[in-house]
Amino acid sequence: ENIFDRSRMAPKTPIKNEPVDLSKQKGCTPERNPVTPVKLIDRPQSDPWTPTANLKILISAASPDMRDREKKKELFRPIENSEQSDTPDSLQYDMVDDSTIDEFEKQRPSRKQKSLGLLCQKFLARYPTYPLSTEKTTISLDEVASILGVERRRIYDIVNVLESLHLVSRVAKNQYCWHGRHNLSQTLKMLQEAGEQQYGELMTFFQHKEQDLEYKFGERKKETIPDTQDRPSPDFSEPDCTSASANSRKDKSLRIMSQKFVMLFLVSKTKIVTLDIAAKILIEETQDTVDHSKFKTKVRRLYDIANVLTSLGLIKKVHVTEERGRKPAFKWIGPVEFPGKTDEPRGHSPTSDPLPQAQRGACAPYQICATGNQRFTRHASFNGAQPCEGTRRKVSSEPNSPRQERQACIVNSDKCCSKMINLAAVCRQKIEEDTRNPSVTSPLSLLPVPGDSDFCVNPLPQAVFPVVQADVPSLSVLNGVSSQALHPSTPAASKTENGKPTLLPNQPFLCFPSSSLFMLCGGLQENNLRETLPTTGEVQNRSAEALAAVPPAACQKRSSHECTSPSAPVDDEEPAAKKQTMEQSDVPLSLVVPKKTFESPNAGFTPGSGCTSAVHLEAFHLDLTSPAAPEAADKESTKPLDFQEQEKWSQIKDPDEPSPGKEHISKENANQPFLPQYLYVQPTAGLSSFNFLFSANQAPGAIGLAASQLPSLSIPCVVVPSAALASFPVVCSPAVTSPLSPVSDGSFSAAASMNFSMSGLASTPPVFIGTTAVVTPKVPPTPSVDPQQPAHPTLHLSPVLARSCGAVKLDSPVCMGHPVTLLKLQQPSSTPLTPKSIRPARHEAFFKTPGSLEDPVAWKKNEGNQTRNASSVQRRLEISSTSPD
DNA sequence: CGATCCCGCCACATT
DNA sequence: AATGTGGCGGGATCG
Repeated sequence: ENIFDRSRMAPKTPIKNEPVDLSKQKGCTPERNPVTPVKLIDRPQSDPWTPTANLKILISAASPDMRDREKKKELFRPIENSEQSDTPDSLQYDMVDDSTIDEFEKQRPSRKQKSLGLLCQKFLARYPTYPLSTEKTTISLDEVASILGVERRRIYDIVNVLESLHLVSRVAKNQYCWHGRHNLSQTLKMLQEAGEQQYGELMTFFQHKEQDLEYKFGERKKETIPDTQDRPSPDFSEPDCTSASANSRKDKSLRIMSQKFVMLFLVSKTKIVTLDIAAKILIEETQDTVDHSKFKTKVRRLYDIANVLTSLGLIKKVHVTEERGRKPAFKWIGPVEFPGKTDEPRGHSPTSDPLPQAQRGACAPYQICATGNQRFTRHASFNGAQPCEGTRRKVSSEPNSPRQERQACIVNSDKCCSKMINLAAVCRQKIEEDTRNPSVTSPLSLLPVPGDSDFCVNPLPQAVFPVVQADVPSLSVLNGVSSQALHPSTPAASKTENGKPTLLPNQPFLCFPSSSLFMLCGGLQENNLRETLPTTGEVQNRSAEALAAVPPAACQKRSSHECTSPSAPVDDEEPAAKKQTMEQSDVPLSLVVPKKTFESPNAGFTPGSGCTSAVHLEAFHLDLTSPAAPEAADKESTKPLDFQEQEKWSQIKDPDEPSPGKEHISKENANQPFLPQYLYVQPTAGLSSFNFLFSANQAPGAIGLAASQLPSLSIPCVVVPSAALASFPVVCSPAVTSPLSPVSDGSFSAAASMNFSMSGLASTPPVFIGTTAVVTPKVPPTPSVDPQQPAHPTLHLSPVLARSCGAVKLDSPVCMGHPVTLLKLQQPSSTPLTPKSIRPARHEAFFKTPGSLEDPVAWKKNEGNQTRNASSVQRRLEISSTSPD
């Protein structure tokens, strides 16, 4: 060991340490009296007493590390000093002796030398990376602390992180067992799996990887998610987890945070996670207001964790440049592939799922991570067998201590709610930020159209999402069929007469409060649609299904029993959603992947487990409903959904409101020629972030934006992402010149312009949800749509869509209704919505980068520079602008 | 000046 | 009550 230590130690810079001591003396004791702090003394002394004390002493003498120790107050002791003198590094000593303060100070160890990362390296150096199975290495915290010359507190920081990765396990008070990295791979694998469930979607969003998105979306999620944070704590309400009672400190524990942090990396395609995003995601509790202080604290903790992980060689610090500037981030440099390879990108079949069902059900899948298990060896913890057990302390003591319970609870809660919460929180934050800081542009935030302002985002807190309206065509796409005017009036949608959809001239965007749900009906003409798209009832249906986005709330509901979320109430109200959700629950962000959407609906549902992973899917589900299908409604009705939004609906709907039935329209309905007209926006709940809008058929008159002149704005589908989703942009209809006056309800403001920039994440290309099945086309260049342009001749389709579609070939039947299609527009033109931009700016504005909320002007300026910061998005924009739209 | 993050108070848990 | 843990955030340093 000595050797070992030495080697490790050697690297350190001993010199500085010494000085430190001196300095301290100086500062502390003018007189130099060796004041021996009580505590301090103890330790040092203790060392000697320990069996290995002598050894340690020797080592210390030899190695610089010891010096470090000395730094501590403890060090002051004369003895140590003597030791130091012994050490080769004497140079400084001399200096010290001389007593030049200055020198001392200079020498005084810099902060870096005392860094947690360095300390961790020293710590790790003491133990074999891959200990022989036979040998059991126990770690005494006190001993290590004294040896390394740090307070025990610091050791806890290190050990907690190591424990989260199962490199060590707590055996008893003050005693840990060193396992080394033998199990690291498995642990990481587990974390990856858990991470996929918990954060897959999120990360996807954040990272903007399109592929990822699809990929991830494709995965099914098992459960629904509860929701959200809206209500702050209700989440714990679940009986199962009596969490409420207990989650106390542990929830926040560094251990759990560490696991989650690692999960983010493992789930991330880029393997790069920025601190701020990680912090936001990890701040589960917070919902709406992620207060700054909390965020700061979280970041601090992440630094602590990151330092340890860095020492382990698992991550390294990097910087990512985003629109807003350079942000600190960490890149995973550890193993990525794990033998067992659990993660499948796409369809995770339930069976494949690593976690045993049992666990899920009971404790939830995430437990692992969650938590408390760390004390056990990783195996144990991960195995379903004992999912919840073991809290650390408990090990020795009773199994049922409250703590354990807590953890379990926590875990569940995590599963259930965390995702949603996180997303929501993140989104909200972003939004808030954006809103607050004009300068900052948040991708998500939308700008309200002048007229619309009401509806629009104004309220920061709520995330408002801009909605893009699709042109009629787009609608058609979605709907696939012409719609009859089922519900003619969808507030938002404007409809045109059957004949032609008129574009709304100005419609800009629609902004919805994140929380609300909306349905829009657009009147699309069948003709148009059909023309445009091949219509197939089936297609539609499919699409509808696919689309069926289940609002988070809905999801929650299902699982609600488990995870009760505030949003829960939703069930009642909307049958449709529910139903769909039920059916399609699987579909994750449905948008993306068609594949499974339908199939395994249930998977998520298991009541018990419901909460777990479902989140993503549900969150994103979109429902299509066609007004026409009452039947469906009925069915749906059986399952009432309550939406908070209902209210909104009512408001919104009023004009024409599609009856719920319409909304509900399910696939079946889809068959009908009509398209659902509604938009579903879901908001709130945990996910608050995602909102979807679909337009279904709309009766021409129904929605008409009468007020606005926008004739037909149908909104095909709109997806509104919540913050999380921010990345997805939505579709847009052609630009409308005139801003719409708010639509009747106001729920929509019907802004004319369609674009909106959803891109939450800058990089991510906007997604379109289109009718097409999965289309992820990248349309190259579509010129962005001009929001402002007066009517686009293109009326029906928003340019974007059209193009995109075209590119994609939306035409194909697939496009029509099918499953949800998300189109990611890469270059799309989604325009950012800043209000201003909308108006004036034409091309320029087009897509704003997320950050671009700033005022348009700034934006423009940027354009010039685009290259500079230019997030990809911006660039795209430019390109698009050039394009002939 | 923002990014880092050391340091140690002090609340809570365990013994 | 003593001791072990570890959340937390002030504020020092670094870059």
